[in-house]
Amino acid sequence: MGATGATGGRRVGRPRADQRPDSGLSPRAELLAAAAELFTTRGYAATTTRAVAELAGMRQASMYHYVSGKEELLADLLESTVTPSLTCARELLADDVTPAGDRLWELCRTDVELLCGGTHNLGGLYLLPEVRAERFAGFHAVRAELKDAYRQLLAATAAGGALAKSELELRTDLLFGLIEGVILVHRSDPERPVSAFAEATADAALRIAGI
Amino acid sequence: MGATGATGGRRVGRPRADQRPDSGLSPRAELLAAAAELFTTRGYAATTTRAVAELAGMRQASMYHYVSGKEELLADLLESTVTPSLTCARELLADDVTPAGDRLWELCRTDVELLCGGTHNLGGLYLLPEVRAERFAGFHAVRAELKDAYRQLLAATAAGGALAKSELELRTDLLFGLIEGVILVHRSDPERPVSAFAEATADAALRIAGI
DNA sequence: ATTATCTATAGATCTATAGATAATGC
DNA sequence: ATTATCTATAGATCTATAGATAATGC
Repeated sequence: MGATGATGGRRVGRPRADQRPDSGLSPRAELLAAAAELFTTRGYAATTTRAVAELAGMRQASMYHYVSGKEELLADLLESTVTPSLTCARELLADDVTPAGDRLWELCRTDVELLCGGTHNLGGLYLLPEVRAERFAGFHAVRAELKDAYRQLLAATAAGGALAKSELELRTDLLFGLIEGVILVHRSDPERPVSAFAEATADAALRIAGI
Repeated sequence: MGATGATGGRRVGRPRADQRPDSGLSPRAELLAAAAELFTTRGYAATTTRAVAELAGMRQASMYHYVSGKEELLADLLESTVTPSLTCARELLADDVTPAGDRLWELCRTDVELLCGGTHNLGGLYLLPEVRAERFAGFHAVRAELKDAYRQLLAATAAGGALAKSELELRTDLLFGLIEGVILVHRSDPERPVSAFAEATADAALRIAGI
């Protein structure tokens, strides 16, 4: 227990005006969850600090006790969305027994699962126009590393090894584009079962790769 | 000349406060161009009516002489972006001499050219979260028709004809996802020459289709 | 005493309307 | 007279801070 407030015991500080059953999350996590829902559905700029705070169960001003504003929430969410994919990519790059094609397939499948899984369409955050801002350089760096892992795995396959450098770049872009494109597919039909879709996308990715 | 004000002749009405060389566009077209640039770079919600109007060369209030507000501008832009693709799709569906695979390839290529061509990344409008609103049902209808054209062309190929209905839907989604995904690829590298990229994407699309 | 929350609000927007003005057209 | 624009602004936000309050902890 402690900082997370996991147990229902009375907490220090003035009680919230809007009493609700304990979510089990820390206030910051409640804010992040609320921001995730609102940013993905309504967009970042259209979401007010009031909307985030009240969905999280507190008043607008109380939010500032935990975060400096909306930007910080988006930055946090973005990084937390790519990080698991990158972890997976690093493990697959380190694996030197499984054939490269199989590892690439697995990276694609996992990435699609992560982009489309979860309660909210977190992958949808990638699509927000605000994300291009300098402020989110951290996210872009992590994402670039992920894309490079795709490139390396592709280059390690027989088909990829035969490509000229510029051809390899183009294939990588198409491959990465297909994977990120699933965010759009998922958005237009969120009910589709994710596992089968992730496998089908990984199959398609290898066909693009020329394997 | 006339409504477009194409010639530089003096026009009726109070002169604009900010004098500029004649753009050759009608005021409404100037507003649409300004909105396209701002919506695609900063996002819809983050763009103010003032920003649109001043980029178009007029004062904020003058905009209301031509449009009812931002929504109308976005609705117009969205429809004008899909319409050319749909025109192309209809022509290809009507063509009963060219093999279906070739027509599908051509649809993919043209669509990518249209999504990535043009001055601003107009395809980027598809990514705006606001676009899902009921207000833009017209756009969604046109886009659904376009997707259906992909499905029909795919079904008409030898590979597509062999697929069960649910398999065909899945392939169509992946195909359409790849094409719309190029918006993301284009956004992350807008300098890439479009023609070669469009052909490479069309090749990749046929590989996904299983042709 | 410490803490988490609250209420209240100043200052900065942003939208959309009202009414004035500076051109051309007749 | 008609038109396209302008200036001015009311009303509605929205953000971020200041200061009050209601809990627990010691």
